Amino acid sequence: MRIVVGMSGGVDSSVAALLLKRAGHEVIGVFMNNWEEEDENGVCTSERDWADVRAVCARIGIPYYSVNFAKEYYERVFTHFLDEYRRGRTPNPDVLCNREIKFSAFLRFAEELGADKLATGHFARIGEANGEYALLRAADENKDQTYFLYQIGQEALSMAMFPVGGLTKPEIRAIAREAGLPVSDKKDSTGVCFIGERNFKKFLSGYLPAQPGDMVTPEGKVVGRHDGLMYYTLGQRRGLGIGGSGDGRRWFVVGKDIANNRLIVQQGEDSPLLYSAACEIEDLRWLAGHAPAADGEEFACMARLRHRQPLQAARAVIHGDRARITFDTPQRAITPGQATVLYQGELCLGGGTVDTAGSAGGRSYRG
RNA sequence: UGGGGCGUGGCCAAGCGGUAAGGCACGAGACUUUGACUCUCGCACUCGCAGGUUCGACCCCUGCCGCCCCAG
Repeated sequence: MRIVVGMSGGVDSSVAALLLKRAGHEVIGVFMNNWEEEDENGVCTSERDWADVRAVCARIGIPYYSVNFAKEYYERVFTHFLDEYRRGRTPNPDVLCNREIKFSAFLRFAEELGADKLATGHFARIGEANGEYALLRAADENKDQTYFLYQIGQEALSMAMFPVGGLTKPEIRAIAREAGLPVSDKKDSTGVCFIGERNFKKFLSGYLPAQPGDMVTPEGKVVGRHDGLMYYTLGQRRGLGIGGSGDGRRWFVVGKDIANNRLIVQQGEDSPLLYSAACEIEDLRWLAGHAPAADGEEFACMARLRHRQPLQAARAVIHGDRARITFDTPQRAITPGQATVLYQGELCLGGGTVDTAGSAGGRSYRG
């Protein structure tokens, strides 16, 4: 089989390519450069990564290419990312990036190269359920990345391969080391995919105008000033700069009053306003291509509201293009704009974007 | 300008003769393909200022400065 491997310059995708090559496939390594900008220190990480991809491919003995989807990334991912921040929400660009770039634009590029499959170094597995392709959680529960992949759909699943999804991180590093790959001990990358680790406030300020305003308690008492609502997210503690006031406990963001440009803050990690046992999600996406249950029919599942969060027992009811998720245990800082991903056993069903936390039509943090 | 109290790092706050607790904030790491949370370190050669007593003072004495309260 001819297989295109999306290579980031990291250990996971490098080992993915290695394993496919060993299995006798015709492997082509392709590096994507989707963000042409240095970080605040003038460092261009992608140069370093591209160099690593070349070194790894040379070591494995496969051809390699570099493609640039910066335009697509900006138009299909980054624009939406900024729009969400303008709305006072907290988007997850990597979820969109997988759907729009890696498993869309990049997938088409692979097909143009005559690829039968597109492989990546994601921690996830592909299986089958009811005659359809299914996305399954990774063998390494600690590294599972299905949270970022829940929007990709059947077509992508039919073409995708995740060669390292059945391995643990230590196993992957061991394989890389034995094979003499130059990236065997390279640190895992973090930060927004393709953009990298940034001083978030500084980074955002370069794209969105800041509108300072008051920080107020739920009772309306002004306790400080904020630099712009988009710089804060629900449940956030650091960066408020109002320590020492009040009863001395830590302050957390518990809401955003968009209409009045006020950030609502409260003291204490146990603030009831930070917890909610339910949420409404929108923009539903199901990996099977169709909903897991009929409209209005409640079903049990497990869910997570953020990457690496332990799965939470929940019940879901779909109604049209939205769904209501109720958790057995109240969840901390359910944040509009973030993804809620549902599971049943090893199977990742899909999910949606949090619109509001709490009861429908009741208190929300949209403002 | 009679009486009483107070002044410790950005904020709050222990210490009350033996060589500056703690919390919040902040900074740096760790964790992490979002944003966060969390964790671990770090953070006053100095205690409003100036003198004095003492082997030794943030803690005792004197003066000054600045707040607060009660009286008038």
